[in-house]
Amino acid sequence: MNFLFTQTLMPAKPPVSRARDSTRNKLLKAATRIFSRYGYDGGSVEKISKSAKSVDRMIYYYFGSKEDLFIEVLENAYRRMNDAELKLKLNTSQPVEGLNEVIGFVLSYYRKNPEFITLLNLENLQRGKHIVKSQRARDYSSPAIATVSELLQNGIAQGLFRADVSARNVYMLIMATAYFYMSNRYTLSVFLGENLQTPEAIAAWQSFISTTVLRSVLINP
Amino acid sequence: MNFLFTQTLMPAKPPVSRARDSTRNKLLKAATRIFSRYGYDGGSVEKISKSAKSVDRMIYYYFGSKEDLFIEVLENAYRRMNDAELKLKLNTSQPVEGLNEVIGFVLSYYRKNPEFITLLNLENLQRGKHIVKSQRARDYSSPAIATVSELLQNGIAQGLFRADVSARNVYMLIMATAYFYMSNRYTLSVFLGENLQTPEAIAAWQSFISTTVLRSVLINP
DNA sequence: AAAAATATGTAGCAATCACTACATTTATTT
DNA sequence: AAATAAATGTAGTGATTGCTACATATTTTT
Repeated sequence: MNFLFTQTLMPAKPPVSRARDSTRNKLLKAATRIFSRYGYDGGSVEKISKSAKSVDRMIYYYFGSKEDLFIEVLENAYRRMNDAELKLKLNTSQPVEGLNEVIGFVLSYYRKNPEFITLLNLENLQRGKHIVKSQRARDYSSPAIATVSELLQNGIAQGLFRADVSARNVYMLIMATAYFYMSNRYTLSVFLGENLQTPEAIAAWQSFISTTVLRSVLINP
Repeated sequence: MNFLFTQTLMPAKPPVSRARDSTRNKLLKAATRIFSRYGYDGGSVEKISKSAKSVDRMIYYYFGSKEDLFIEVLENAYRRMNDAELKLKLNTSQPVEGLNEVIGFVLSYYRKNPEFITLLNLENLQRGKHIVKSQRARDYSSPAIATVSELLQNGIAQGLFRADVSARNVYMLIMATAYFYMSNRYTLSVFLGENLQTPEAIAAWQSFISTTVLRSVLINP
């Protein structure tokens, strides 16, 4: 085989461990899908392997056990959220606009990655059984809190924001309002008697979050 | 056996249909406990019947199927929350204190009834499969929203509150902040690197919610 | 007290579960 | 090209699942 040709022109012909990554990744994605749809016990190994167009055997080959696969699904979800927060680079010199961008980011992340919410709920159902043993999860520090902190400091420096507001609390407020809205979308819509998932309803909720957060930090709201 | 002794001194010997209610209720309570701890698929019929000190057979005798039992557990949880909200009678002429009492009520209800949160999460995991078919659930209208509405109106009449704040949004804000804090207590504590379930931490969060809600409604916070 | 209705107990069914022994194919190294 | 290693396929295992047939006990009505 021609070395140069292989390296420069051919995109395919997965060198070395590409096959491994491919099957493994297919299984991991399928497991994320199935667990977040059916729960841990409801998400059978067979459902996962079929959804990945593979066979049960491969789950044990690559992950060892169903529980180890679940743990990897969780860690993967944490890491992706952490990465997304890290990529959230915004102009912190405009604190009001910045806070609105953070709100938009969190709400849209939850909306585009509903499996993240479901997986967190599953782990909390199991009383944090896996996360307490995970060193890596402990290292994910919600980088967005640092961003909010910068925004608050700049807001204070500009004489706009109160000096006594905690960045952690503000970020938790944003997470809570966005998370609750998405996580409970089915039951909430029935209890309130209206569809909360229309683009208009979501926009209205985002606007309310924005107003609430700003009134909690602005000196003159 | 001595009739008089039995009737006057012994507390037990449930007469008539007390037995039915007793076994049925024992199973319903056990099912609530087990489902909220292990999820729907993880909560096996055997786990439930053993936890109720009964046998599998009785679940089918009283409820027909595992799914019908689960539905009854859900409806029961909705009804209890609704009843608790209905009992929330407070002096609406003091709107600031009133809002704080609503916040205290919601937070303490979630803290004392963690299975309510878990069951809602399970139903949302199943995409509201059961609640959409439940006529009774549709009738539970979150009576607390009416209470918040009264508080807001009185606050406006007293010149304290803004006139353009939605009671539904304020109540959702309270639910969201309380729900998120309790539902995600295991994962949050790890990510934030601190125990959020100490009485101090809970009190601090309640205080933050209070500040946030008041700043969102007060004209001069 | 007999009859009827209600409630409980026992044993087991077929289906599904997570998982594995073993063989075979495909890719990489020598 | 042979040897070695990595990856996949097949066919099962014993255990657990939701559920039921059938018998027995208890309570209520007649």
